[in-house]
Order: sequence, then C-alpha cells, then structure tokens
Amino acid sequence: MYAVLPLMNPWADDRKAGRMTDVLKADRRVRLNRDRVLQAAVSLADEIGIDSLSMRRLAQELQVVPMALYKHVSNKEELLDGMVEAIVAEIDPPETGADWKSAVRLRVLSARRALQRHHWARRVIESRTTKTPAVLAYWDSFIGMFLEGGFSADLTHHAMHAIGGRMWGFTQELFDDPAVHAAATPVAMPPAVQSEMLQQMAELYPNIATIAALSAHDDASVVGQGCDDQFEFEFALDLLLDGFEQLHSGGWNSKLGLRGTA
Amino acid sequence: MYAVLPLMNPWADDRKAGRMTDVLKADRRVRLNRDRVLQAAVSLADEIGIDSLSMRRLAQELQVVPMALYKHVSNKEELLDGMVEAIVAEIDPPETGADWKSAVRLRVLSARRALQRHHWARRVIESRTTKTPAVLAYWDSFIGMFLEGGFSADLTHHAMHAIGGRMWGFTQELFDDPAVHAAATPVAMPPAVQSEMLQQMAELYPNIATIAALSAHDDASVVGQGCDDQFEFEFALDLLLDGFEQLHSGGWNSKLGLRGTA
DNA sequence: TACATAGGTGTACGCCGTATACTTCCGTTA
DNA sequence: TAACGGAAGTATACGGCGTACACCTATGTA
Repeated sequence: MYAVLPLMNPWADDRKAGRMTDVLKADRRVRLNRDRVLQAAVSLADEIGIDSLSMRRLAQELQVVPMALYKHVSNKEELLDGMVEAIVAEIDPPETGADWKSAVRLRVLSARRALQRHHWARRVIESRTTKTPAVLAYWDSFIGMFLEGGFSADLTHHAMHAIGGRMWGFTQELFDDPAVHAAATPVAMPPAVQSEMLQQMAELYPNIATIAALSAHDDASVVGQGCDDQFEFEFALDLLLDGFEQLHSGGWNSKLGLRGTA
Repeated sequence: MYAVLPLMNPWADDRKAGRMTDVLKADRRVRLNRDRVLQAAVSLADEIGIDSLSMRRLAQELQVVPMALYKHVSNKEELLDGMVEAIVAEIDPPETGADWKSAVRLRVLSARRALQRHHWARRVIESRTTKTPAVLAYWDSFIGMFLEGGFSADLTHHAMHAIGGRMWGFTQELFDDPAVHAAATPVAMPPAVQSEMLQQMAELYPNIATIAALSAHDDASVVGQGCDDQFEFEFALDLLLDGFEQLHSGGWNSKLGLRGTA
C-alpha cells in the first residue's frame, strides 16, 4: 500500500538498478517539510476539491504514510490554517506611490485573483477562527493604505469592514479578541502576560493597533467588546443602496461603466 | 444503544407503567417527518455547531436509529439543502407599499437577522451547489422589489450581484445553469425537455427570467454562459470606493451616521 | 564511531455516511 | 374485523476519516 522501503525511492522498480547502497544514496526521497506539505495540500485541493482533501489522500500524494504529516502540522486544522497563509502570500504587496484609491483597488483585485485561483479558499477562510500572523500582517498593511491616504482611523475602520465583507465574507470580528494570534491558549492568562502580548502586537501590527485603540476608546462600553457589527453592516449596505440610487436616477446602464454618472 | 422497542416510547422506564397494549397506544412516539427532521437539524446545529452535526448525532437527538433519517432525506447533502430552505423561510416577506430603497433595506436586514440566528448558515449556504425552489423564490421576489421600483433589468441585475455579495458571499453564479433547480440530472437532457423546463422556470420565477433573458441577450457570446463575474465584482467594489471617497472628502465621521454628507 | 533527535512507519480506535435487508406499524379495503 | 401492502423504523456491515501511541530509521554533531 505505502512505500515498502521507508525513506526510499517510491519508484520501487528502480531498486533493481544497482547495489542497495547505491540506490539508498541516489534515490532517497527528498525529506518532507512544512512548506512542501502546505504547497502539496493547496494544489491537491485545487485538483480534487477541498471536500476530498483528507490527510490520508494528501499523504498518498506525497508518497508517505498518513502519520508522517503530523511531524509537520499538528493536525488538520493547522493544515488548513497553513493553506490560508499560503494563499495570502499570493496577494500582491501594495503599489507604492499610488493614491489610496487605486492602491486599494489593485490590492482587492489581486486578492480576488488569489481567491479565484483556489476556489475552495473562501469557504476555508471563513471556517478558520484563529488569525494567523500572515493574515494579520496583510490586514495591517491594508489598513496602512487608507491611513497613508489621509483617512481618519474612524473612517478607515468602517471602510475595512465594508471591504472585508467583499473579500472574506460576512463581517469579520477582527478586533474582538486581544489574544487574537496566540495559539488560543485554553488557560486564562495573567494580566501582565496579556498586556505584554498587546504591546508586542502593537509593534508587529501598528496599524491594526491604531484602529483597535480607536474602537476600544470610542464606545465607552466594556473594553475589548469589539465592533458594532450591525453598524458595520448597515454602513456598507447603505453605501451600496445610495450608489444604486444615484445610478438609477442618472439613467445609468452597464455599457457606460461606473463613470457614466458622477 | 438505541431504543430497544422500535417505534415505542423512548422513556423506557414508562414501560413498567401498564399493560403493554396501553403503553403502545399511550406512549407511542410521534412519527418522524421531513419537517421534524429539518427543524431538529437546524436547532441542533445552533446548539452544537455545524461541524458536530452528524446524521448519527441528529438521529440520537430524535431518539431514532441513524438510518431512520434516510426515509425522510435522501442523504446528508439534501439535509443541508433543507436546512438552508428552513432559514430562507425565516426571512420576512417584502414590505408592501414601501419605496424600493426601504423595502430592500428592510429585507436585507431581515435576511441578516436570520443568518445571525444560525451562525453556521453562511458557510452552509456557500457550500451548496443546487439552488432549491425556496431560494429561487426568494431571489425572484427580491428582484421584484427593484423592478417595481422602476429599475431597469440591467441595473437590477448588477444591484442583485452587489447585494448578493453582502448576503450570500462571493459573487454567486445565479443565472449560469438553465437546469438550475432540477435535481441536477447527470444525464444530458434532450433539447425539448430543456426548453420546457425553461418555460416552467419562467412561469415560476418571472423576475429571474427577466434578468436572465437580459444577460443572455446582452453579450452576444455563447448562450447560457452567464454573467461577467469580474464586472459584477468591480461594480460593487467601485460603488464602495466611490462612497469612501465622498465620505472622506466630506470629513465624515461615524457619529454623523451615513447622512452626514450627501 | 556513537548517539540524540527529527522524520517516517504500523497499528489501532472511535467516529463518520450510507447500502442492504429485515421487521414493525398502520390506513385501506373486503 | 381480518388481512394486506406500503411507509416508517431497525440491524448489520463496510470503507473512509482524523489521529493517539509505540516503534523504527536516518542524519548531523560530539
């Protein structure tokens, strides 16, 4: 079923081609590592669909016994997290020297392309609860585009939610949990550790920290309660409805493109 | 493990409480039916999460052997389809006599509420490929709100996609497949049958038919190719970006609400 | 050359969806 | 009122899944 000779050439026939030691040296299979596992998982999911991607099937693809994978990812959840990170890495970095609007536009379209290359990506992203460093870094740099364009932290915050709905799905609770990118330790942390983590987070993701500070400060309610989802949702919804209205009363049609009215 | 006496009172202790025939009559468990199964599935998913919802767990909840469920839904996929239909049924019907904008607004917010009551709903909806009648009927009546508000079929079409992104997730391919709500017959249909289905579809969902006819006619490309996803995506994206721009240059902040500028 | 340790293996367990074949229930009709 | 036929529920079994645990093997360093 699986390779008979561990760590050896999987093309078993080749074993006939020389003395054992030769074969051992020449044909030894490249060792696995986390990146090879993730990369293989991504392209296998592209091929056979995310529902058919199992640890066993992936192992087979890598010509390895299923349990071998667990030396590189601790379980399937972490595999999926890693696959998401791999996709985020495909998104282009922000255009330098462009105005905020075209910078944001280009970046969103790049993200969309990445998500379209892997049609399972959206569903997986939405199923993830832990935010990994790569995702946080992406959001941080995204926020930076607005801030550098002169947006207030306030408007940036809501714009991020509105855009986020387009890219990731329903309103995200990005800023809800301060312990956001720790490996979700089940034990409660002492306050000292917590504040140190916040400190560290602010260094790594300064723009996220800016936004988070604002919304924690803004509503005088319980600290760390996060955003008002309903507000965020209606904000984006009403932008769209107002847009429809303008187009409608301007007699817009799709041959004009969106610049047909103004 | 499962009920010892088939079709009998699951509270096994009660069996001591009388002659067998009495018990048989008095305590017989209500028979299952499709609705009871779906309803139980929805609230069980609410309780334990969609990932923990299995046919076996659901059967246990209904005090029945797992295979009993298969008399009412043909497999788990169909169960999930049914759960989606149950949620769509929770969305309020359109407000009568209101202008298009507030009608659409209220309806979207009602849909959002339904989706929020069942936090697993979005993910399940996105995983579904077959469009069920209840979903089609919902979309049809939704389209009707725009058309009755005087919108062109063209603008309605794009508005639906833009709103759809907010409600269901990434751009949907609603109009792609003419055989859309048939049980996805794997065998190719003779053209006569196909056109009859189209006819039937136009009667059941006249508004969808209106929109579909437009986009099939609009781009002179292959019939039935569906919408230009990229266009739909950029349409909604640019509406948002234009909105951000207006708010930004108007010095908007969130205490103003969206009417702070205009 | 020996050894610690990281990488890979084999086996086993308890879940999962569901095919098949069966028993039991119950409304209809004689 | 008895018998019958279809619908509802059951019993058993199979192959696939994620992964715990114990083990073996390869490899870089002392």
